Amino acid sequence: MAHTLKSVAEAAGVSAAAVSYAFNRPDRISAHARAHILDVAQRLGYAGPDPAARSLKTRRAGSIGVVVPVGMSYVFRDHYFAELLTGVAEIAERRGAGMTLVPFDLDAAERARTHDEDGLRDTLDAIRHALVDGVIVDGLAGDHPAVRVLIDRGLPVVGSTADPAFSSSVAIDDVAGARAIGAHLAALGHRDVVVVLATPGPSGVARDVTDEDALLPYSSHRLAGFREGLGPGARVRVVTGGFNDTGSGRAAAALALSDDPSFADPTALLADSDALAGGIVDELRTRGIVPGRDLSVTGFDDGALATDLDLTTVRQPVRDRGRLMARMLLEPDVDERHVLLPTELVVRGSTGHARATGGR
Amino acid sequence: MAHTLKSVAEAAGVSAAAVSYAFNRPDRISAHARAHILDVAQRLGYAGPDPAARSLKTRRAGSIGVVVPVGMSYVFRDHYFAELLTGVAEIAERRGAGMTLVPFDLDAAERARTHDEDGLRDTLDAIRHALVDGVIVDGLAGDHPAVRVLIDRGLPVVGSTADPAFSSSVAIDDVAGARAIGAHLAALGHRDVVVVLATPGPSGVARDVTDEDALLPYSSHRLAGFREGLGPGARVRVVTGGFNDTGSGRAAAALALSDDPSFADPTALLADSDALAGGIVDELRTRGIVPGRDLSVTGFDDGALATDLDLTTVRQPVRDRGRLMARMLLEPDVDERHVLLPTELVVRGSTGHARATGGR
DNA sequence: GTCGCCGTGTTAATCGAATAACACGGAGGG
DNA sequence: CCCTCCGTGTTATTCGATTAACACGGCGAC
Repeated sequence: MAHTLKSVAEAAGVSAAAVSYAFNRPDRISAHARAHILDVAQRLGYAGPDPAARSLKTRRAGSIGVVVPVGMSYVFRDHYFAELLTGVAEIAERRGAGMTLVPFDLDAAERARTHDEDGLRDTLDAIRHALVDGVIVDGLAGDHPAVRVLIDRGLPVVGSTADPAFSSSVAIDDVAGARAIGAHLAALGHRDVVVVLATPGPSGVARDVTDEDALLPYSSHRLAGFREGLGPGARVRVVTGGFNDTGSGRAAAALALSDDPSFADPTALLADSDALAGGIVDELRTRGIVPGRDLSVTGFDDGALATDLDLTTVRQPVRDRGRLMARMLLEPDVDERHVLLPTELVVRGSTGHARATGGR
Repeated sequence: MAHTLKSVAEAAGVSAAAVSYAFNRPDRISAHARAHILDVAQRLGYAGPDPAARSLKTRRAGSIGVVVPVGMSYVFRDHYFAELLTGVAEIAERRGAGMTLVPFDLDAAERARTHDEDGLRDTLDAIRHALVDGVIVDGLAGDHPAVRVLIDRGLPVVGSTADPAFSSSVAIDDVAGARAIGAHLAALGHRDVVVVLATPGPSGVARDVTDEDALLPYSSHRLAGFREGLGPGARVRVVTGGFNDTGSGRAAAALALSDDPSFADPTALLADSDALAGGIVDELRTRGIVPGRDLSVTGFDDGALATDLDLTTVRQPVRDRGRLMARMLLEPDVDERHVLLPTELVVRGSTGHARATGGR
C-alpha cells in the first residue's frame, strides 16, 4: 500500500535516484525514462516523495509560520489580523509557499511563565515542532520565550518591533498615530478622556485596568501615544474591552458612561481600533448621545467601518506590513532589515469641541 | 552553531536516546538527568529535536492542511471562509494542532488540466509537498486531481460533499436552502429572476454566464436549488460577480438592471451570499429602488450583514461545518463519516410580492 | 540469601528521501 | 583513430531524530 521511492524504483526497473530526479529535476533525466517512471508511479498510486523525508534532507518546509498572541481562531474575526494575514498570503501564494498558523496561547504562557517551568514548555511545544522555514511574529517582544525558541531553532524571525533580537522587523509607528489623535483632541479642548483597549483572551468583558504591563505591546504603545498627545494636564482613564469587536466596544462604553465615579464625565472616548469605536458609537446612539457633538469618539485602523461611521481615526498600512514581513522571509532581495511604516491621522466627524458635560 | 541530538548528548555525557527522552518523555527518564540535559541544551542554544527529522520518524506533522479553491489571501476577506476557518481553528487549537493553508490556484489548474500535463503537476506541487497530517478540502470535487494527490499520499481528506472519494465529509444542504428561497419567491409571484453568483479568481467583474460548468460546486448546487424552488415556468438568468463581496454585488446589480435586453425587468435578484446581496441593496438604494417593495433581494449565509440589511436569506451553519471537519481529522471518536448539515430559510423584509415592473 | 521486578540508561535499527561523485556509452573534433 | 566531453543512470553517503529491545543495579518479598 504505502510505496516509497525505492519500491517505485524497483517496480520501474531503475534506481531510486532516477525516481527522485523524475519528480524533482526533469532536466537531470531523459524525457523517456521520466515518462515511464511517472507512469509506473501513477499506476502504483505513488503521489511523490514523502514530504517529511524530503523536508529533512532539503532543510526546507515550503511554508512560513505565523505566531500571534491572540489564538488562531481569532485572526479570522479581527480586522487587523485578517488584513495582516491577507498581505502575508499575497506574497506567500506568489512564491508558492504555504502559511502555517502556529497555535500559541499567550495567556497560558503568561500564567506558566514564572510558576511552572514545565507548563511553559508545554505551551511552546507547537512552536518547537512547527514545520516552517521562517516565522512572522506579531505582537510579541523579542525577549519572549516563544521568540527565543524560534531563534534557537535557527529560523529567520520577522517581528513587529525593531528589537534586534528579530532577524528583521516591520514596525508601525502607532505611537505617532496615537499621539496625533491625542494632540487633535487636546486642540479641541479635551482634558478628560477614557481610553478603550482590546485585550483578547479569556480576560473577558470591559473592566477597569489595573496592570498596564499585561497589555499587548501595541496597546501600551498607543496608550503612551495618547498620553503624549493629550499633554501632561489631561486626565486619562483606561478600560479594557475583551475581544477587539463591536460587542466589547459597547460594553466598554457602557462602563465608561456608568455611574461609576471613576469614570464620571469624560469628554472623549479613544478606542484601540475601529471595531471597538464602532461598538462605542452604537452604545452612544442608543442613549441618544451624538458622537462628535456631545462626545468625541476615535478609532484606529481606518477600515471600512471608519468610513461608514464617519470616524476620526488613524490610518495604518496593515496589509503592507504583512506583505513586507512575508517578503523579508521569502524574497531575500529585500535589504532593509528594520522598517518603520508611517501612520496618518484621518479627521472625520466623530470628534468635535469638548463640552463641559459629556454624555449621560 | 547547529546542534543536534547527538552533539547535545555528547556535551551532556549521555546517550542520544536520553536527550530525546528528556525532551519528549519526562516519565522515561529520571528527573535529575532530565534537568541536567535540559540545562546543557539551553546553554548550547539547542531548542529541541529537529522538527523535520522528528516528523519523518514519528509520521506526524502536528498541523492540518486546508485547501480552498479561491487563493489563500482571499479567505480572510470572505465571510464564508473566515467563518469556516474559525471553526477549524477552534478545534485545532484545543488539540494543539497547527493549521496550514496550502497554496492552490484553481484557475491555473483548470487552464493546465488538459493542455499541459507538466503545468498541472506544477500547480499541485504545494499539495504534494505539504507537511500535514490530514487535509480539509472545501469546494473541490472528489475526483479533482488535487484531491487525488492527497488521497494517494495516504492522507485523510475531509471534503465538502458526500463523495465517497473523501475519507469523510461535511456537506451543507444548500440545494434545499436554495430551493426554499426559490419556493418562497415563487409563492410571492416571482417568475422572472436574476441569480448572482460569485466566481473568485481573475475572472473579474460581473458578466453574463455562458459556461455553468465553470462554477464552484456550491454555486452550481444553489443555482439548481433556485431553479427547483421557482418551478419550471420561471425565467432564470445568471450573472457572475467576481469576488464574493459587496463591490461585486453592486456591479452585478448594475448589469442586471442595465438596458441590456437579456436582463430586462427581473422582479427578484437572488445572490449567492449576503455579501453580494449587500452590494445589490446598495446599488438599488442609489437608484431609489426599495428592496422588498419594488424588487426582491435574497442573500445566503445569514451573517451579521443579513440582520443589518433586513435580508431574506438562508442560514447555514458554516462554523459548525468547520468544527466538524476539523474534528473528523483530529478527534477519531467522531464516528459519522458523511454528514449533511441542514439549512434554514430566514424570511425578512427584503422580499415581497412581485410587481409587474421591477426596477429601472 | 536468592529471585525477580522496577526504574533508568544505552544500543542499534529505522523512517524516506536528495544529491555529490562516479561510471559509461556515444558523438564530435582533431 | 583516439581523446574528450556531454548526457544520463547508479552508488553511497547523509539528513536528525524515535523507540523497541536490552542491560544492569538495587530493592522488596519470600
